[in-house]
Amino acid sequence: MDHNLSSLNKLPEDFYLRKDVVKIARELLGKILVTNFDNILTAARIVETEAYNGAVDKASHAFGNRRTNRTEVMFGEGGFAYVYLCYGIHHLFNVVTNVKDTPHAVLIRAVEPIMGVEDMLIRTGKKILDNTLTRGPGNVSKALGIHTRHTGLHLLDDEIFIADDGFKIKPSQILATPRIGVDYAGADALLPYRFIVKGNPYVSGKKG
DNA sequence: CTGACGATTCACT
DNA sequence: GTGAATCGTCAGC
Repeated sequence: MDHNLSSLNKLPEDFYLRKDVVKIARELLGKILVTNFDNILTAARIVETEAYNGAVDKASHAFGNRRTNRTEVMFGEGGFAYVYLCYGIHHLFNVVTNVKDTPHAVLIRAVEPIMGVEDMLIRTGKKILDNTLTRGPGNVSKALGIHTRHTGLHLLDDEIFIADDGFKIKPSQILATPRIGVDYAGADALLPYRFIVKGNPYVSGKKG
């Protein structure tokens, strides 16, 4: 498969402005997440996502329309990056969706490296490519060089964007499961808002 | 200003 | 399976 830059078509703004965040999370499987910081280009195919359904979702940082400096970007228009620090160590990358004042987001939990593997190895301090390089949301950000300072970047700019190279995941290869690490969310923790590519070795946690 | 804690990961046992 | 790492964020004083 051809992986040069010219084959990468950014997802249009319309993609992010739609109202169904669960559907968007499913559709992001198979798309390519690209980062281009300091002339280092890395790209990877998305294989695991989670939808966070804003004000009515107890697992969301924006539950009850809670606005803080951190969550403010989620209250803006879809198509921006929401990056936040977890456990003091891990930078988690999310895509903001829906229109202004509806704080939806999709967490990217796992990707499969396509371009810039050497740079990902340097960033993560790993010696060889294996499934752990970009498995789990903390590792995704580490390998792609994403930091909390990148929160608020627009996904149609050239530093972080998501592209479609025409690759299609068959519906039969997609599995919906409950989300990871949100037990505190009560009944909302059981919602099938996590999407994975069946059998992909980069998928984190339970494979279904 | 202070203290508690988290959409996790890794190195252990 | 368990615990430590580690710091920005937020509520409360």
